[in-house]
Amino acid sequence: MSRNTKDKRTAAELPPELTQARRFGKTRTAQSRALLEDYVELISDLLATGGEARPTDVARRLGVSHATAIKTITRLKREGLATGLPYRGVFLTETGHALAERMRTRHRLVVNLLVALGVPTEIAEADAEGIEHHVSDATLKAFSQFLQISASTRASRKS
Amino acid sequence: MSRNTKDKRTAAELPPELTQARRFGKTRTAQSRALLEDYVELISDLLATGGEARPTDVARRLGVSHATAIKTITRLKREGLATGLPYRGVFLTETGHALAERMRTRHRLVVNLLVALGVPTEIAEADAEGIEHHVSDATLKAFSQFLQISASTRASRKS
DNA sequence: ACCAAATTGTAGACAAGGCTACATTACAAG
DNA sequence: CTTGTAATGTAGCCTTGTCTACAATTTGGT
Ligand SMILES: [Mn+2]
Ligand SMILES: [Mn+2]
Ligand SMILES: [Mn+2]
Ligand SMILES: [Mn+2]
Repeated sequence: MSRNTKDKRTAAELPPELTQARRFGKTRTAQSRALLEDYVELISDLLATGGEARPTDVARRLGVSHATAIKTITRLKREGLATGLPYRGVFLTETGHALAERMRTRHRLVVNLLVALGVPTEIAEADAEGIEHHVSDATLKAFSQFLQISASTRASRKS
Repeated sequence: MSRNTKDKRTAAELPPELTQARRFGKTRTAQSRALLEDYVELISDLLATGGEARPTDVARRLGVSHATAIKTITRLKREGLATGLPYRGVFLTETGHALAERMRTRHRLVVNLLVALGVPTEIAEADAEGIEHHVSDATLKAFSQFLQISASTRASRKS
């Protein structure tokens, strides 16, 4: 029990199969969070624009049945991301709101990057809806730096 | 029945909620294909390097139990992507092989793009494992063009 | 105040993807 | 050729995410 109590070794020295397994595991986790993230972002959107988020609207925007939406919203509540009383619409908790903000930023950054690389807006928007859930903070930062640089390059070329 | 038999109208003129619903739907589809894509790519890998793809190896590389791997492999067979007899390892059909090649290309391109944007390799590799399944052909092309351009830019700067 | 329509909720089914525990088969060492 | 071990397969359970069908509630128009 003396060595490796925590095992903080990073990829390089580990068996390659373990590294790969870890990557796949991360992807599975991201997968399972993705749906919640989309719901929260969407609810936040509805709340911001219309002042309320009704399950029906959520369902229509997501393209699922209202029963499905309600069930997932129940899960949101169970996981402490949303609140709301029966027949009274959905609201976000502090955590939910924070997550929504994070997702909104991600979403926009991913779309902007794709567009900057020449992807048509509509396609960028569609791809981003999936990609956003798999972009780590490090990658997100890289995106944002690239966007800044390419913006300033464009600016300086104008002179 | 005269109008809109096929409804080929593209996003612009459609109700925005429908557009959004369509995007989410695409993402859901991609999600459900993602696992098969990873399996097929991995099997192809094992086949290429070791000559055989045993369920146990697949399981270990993916970080799931062998029972899970076997079940998913059954699904691969059911969907015409893989073959193989009991106790005899897994092989890929023509379609399976083609999909594996497509995924390998995607995977590499996504990793290369991320690295080109300054993401550390290990993180790029991890993120790509999720992103690759949500990158449309149009976006993929944009990635590859960006990589070409940035490569040639680097080359010409050397002169 | 009433009623019809919209919204919300509930029930029950199904497939996918994960797990553990147990059963079977193959293989290699002796 | 026996036998122990590794690999493979099977069974049964759980959760998530989807649906349809039906029930209950709320709400807006008269
Ligand atoms: Mn999304
Ligand atoms: Mn989004
Ligand atoms: Mn992958
Ligand atoms: Mn991959």
